[in-house]
Amino acid sequence: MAGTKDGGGVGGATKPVAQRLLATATRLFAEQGYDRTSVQEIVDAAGVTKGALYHYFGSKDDLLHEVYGRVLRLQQERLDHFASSGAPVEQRLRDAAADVVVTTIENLDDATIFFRSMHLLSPEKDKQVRAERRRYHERFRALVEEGQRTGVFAADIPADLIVDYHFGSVHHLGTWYRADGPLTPQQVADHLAELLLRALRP
Amino acid sequence: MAGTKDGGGVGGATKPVAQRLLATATRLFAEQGYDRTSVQEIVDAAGVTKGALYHYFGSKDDLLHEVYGRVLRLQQERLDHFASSGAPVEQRLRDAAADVVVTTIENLDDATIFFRSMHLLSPEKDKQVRAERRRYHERFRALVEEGQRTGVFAADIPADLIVDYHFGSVHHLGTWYRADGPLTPQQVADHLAELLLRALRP
Amino acid sequence: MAGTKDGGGVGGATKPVAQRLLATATRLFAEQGYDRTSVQEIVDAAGVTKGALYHYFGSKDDLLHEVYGRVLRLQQERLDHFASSGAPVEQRLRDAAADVVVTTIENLDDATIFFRSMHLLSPEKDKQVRAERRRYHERFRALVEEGQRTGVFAADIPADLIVDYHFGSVHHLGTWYRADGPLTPQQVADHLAELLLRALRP
Amino acid sequence: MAGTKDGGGVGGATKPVAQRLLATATRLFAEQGYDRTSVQEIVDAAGVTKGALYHYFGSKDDLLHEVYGRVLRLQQERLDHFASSGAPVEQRLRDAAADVVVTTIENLDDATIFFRSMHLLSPEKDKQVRAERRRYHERFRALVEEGQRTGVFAADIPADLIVDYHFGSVHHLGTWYRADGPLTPQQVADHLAELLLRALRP
DNA sequence: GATGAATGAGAATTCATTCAT
DNA sequence: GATGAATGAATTCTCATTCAT
Repeated sequence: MAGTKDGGGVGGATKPVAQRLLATATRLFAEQGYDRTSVQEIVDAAGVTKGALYHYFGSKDDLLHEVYGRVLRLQQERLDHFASSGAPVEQRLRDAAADVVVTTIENLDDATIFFRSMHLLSPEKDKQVRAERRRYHERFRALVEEGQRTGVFAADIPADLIVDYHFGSVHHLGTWYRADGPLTPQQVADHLAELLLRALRP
Repeated sequence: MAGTKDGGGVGGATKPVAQRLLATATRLFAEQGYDRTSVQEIVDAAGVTKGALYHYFGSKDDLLHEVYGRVLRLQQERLDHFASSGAPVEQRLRDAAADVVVTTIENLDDATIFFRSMHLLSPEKDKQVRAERRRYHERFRALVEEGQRTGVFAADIPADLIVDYHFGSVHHLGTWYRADGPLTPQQVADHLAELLLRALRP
Repeated sequence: MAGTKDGGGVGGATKPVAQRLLATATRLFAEQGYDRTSVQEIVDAAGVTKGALYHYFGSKDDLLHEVYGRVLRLQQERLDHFASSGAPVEQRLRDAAADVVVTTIENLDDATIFFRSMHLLSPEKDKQVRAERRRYHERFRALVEEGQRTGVFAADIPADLIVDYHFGSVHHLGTWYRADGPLTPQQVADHLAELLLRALRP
Repeated sequence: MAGTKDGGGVGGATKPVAQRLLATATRLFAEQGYDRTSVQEIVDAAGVTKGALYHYFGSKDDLLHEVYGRVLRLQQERLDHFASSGAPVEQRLRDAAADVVVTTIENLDDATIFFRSMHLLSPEKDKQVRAERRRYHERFRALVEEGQRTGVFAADIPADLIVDYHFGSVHHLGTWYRADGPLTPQQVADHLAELLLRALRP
């Protein structure tokens, strides 16, 4: 009764109302924080009524969960794509590392919410999100380990730590990146990937 | 009338009540998030009444601000210390970079709150905190720039970005570091400082 | 978001709940004073919950503002009516002066609140109410001035003062008038209008 | 235990602290209203601590009661003085009517509180204040009745009503009189007394 | 599908007063 | 005399959610 009802899976043919609600909620959550954003604000900003929101989403928490789902699906897809190209491991890691930066900047609201509000999910949903994040982390770590095993990367630092090292910088983007700043998303991505690769030079 | 009243400046001889309240609030904010922690919970856990809390702190927001003040004062002091030692710049940067990691882990509650809740400060206090963070950032950046100018560090990546790169990993510690994990704070610090220094090798 | 939401404009087809709340609040404000009347008391007496009150009124202050709006609209309408009749100016002034007395007595709760609680309105609403009162005052003064210009009234006392003189006695009604006293509202009105007219005899 | 302890009778040799507290409270009550003025504000503005206030006054209500006592004593004294002069009754009424206007303007804070806050007194003190007001009213009415009996004043309007008529205008002074306006207190007083006397012409 | 009035539990904050020192 | 820390009850207001229409 309180679970996601429809909410609009990424590629679904759902009513634009659900998508508008989710987009509005995402913006407001990023701007004000989840707890500071009332359901009334969301529906007012989306131009619908509360009944409509509760028609599409089982609860406010569901909206947050949708944001997580969207981010996780997107990043996992992209990581899978880059990690399974036939390129040398340095290239695959560089591509994946840079891509997550670009994608994060391009969805900075999602990312801001992602890193700031995970502790606000209901325990059940939190568990689910953690599991998906772990899967993502492990795929990324596998790339690092492959390079370490094959001698392409320095092997004296735990691969887990290296993954968190890079994701720290991704996590942090929402804190400092501004679209009107001096660097394009791609430039930031190239720099950060370069720093990662240099840090891994044997 | 509504500002911080006393709250316990660092070295004061203030009553234990204010300190107990702040310690309790810090723990609860880190565990549950600021907005999810009620004033009632704080005073119950601290064993006092709401009146006592409001005797010492002008508002719930003040408690949060105190946490920020404590973190900022501590980190700035430590950075100033390491940055002004007479050692070569590589050493100074390594020391400062490792120290902030250790200090962050040792005050992980503070740090968790710091990175997660800055957007919840009142605009006025947010402004003040941002100003202090900027000062910290600039001092750290000066170290990087010094090394770049003197040819000790690679100069093809903006110093600002490098600072954010490192602080991303610090920021991220609260997300993954566990006291019962395989690495001591010092080991994490050494690894992260090593990664930074390697990334900066010319 | 915090302004008056509906509250029951004069001639609307609004739900009885809002009207019941306003009537209850008016009574309690007159009996106990605005600050001494809690929102809880109002909703208990009206048989609804706080949520309902805040559904219709943005704040407790809004309720007070509604009382002011109601009084001002009523008195302005009546003054406009009497002042623009074709009668001689003595008659018009006498009619208007007597009518405001009768109307005030018939809405003595409103009037009590009006004169006692204006300083409790929020600055913004206070400003608005003052503007409307000034308009009312000026219309009344115009009657006095017309009589003074045409020699019907004594002209050696400022018209403004005369208006305040009469409204002082209206203002004061709440302090002494009792429905079970010896005089009917109309008798009081006739006496007070007579006193005013006598005072104005040239 | 909660009664007035000392508070400073008018001409006493009490500590200046009590007088400063009362003066400060009077100003704040007039500016903000009794209920909106906190004990903390009063002591802050008076430069003392709460302990001091509760040393001199049994309660916040006592402060209000003191204001009433001061006003009532003063006005009763002055009325007694003017009413018992040997002058003709028209002169005695005119003098008394003008004097209460001047005295009220000169103590406008007291008067503002007087008329606005009587309903906030504790029942016991309210009763006492009402008794003193009645005494005052009756003395004033006696003047009017004397004139009516002796044919100096019109007798077709109840004397009680005439007293309330005049006191309405006094009551109202706090609403409109401004020290920087065009009329001096004495001018206002002369005008209002003149209006009263004219209204009473047979 | 959609509305919006109404709920009820809980939020932060205020404040007159007391009392150990 | 005077302090100011502490109390505890009350205050205004918020909000996710439900449900009759």
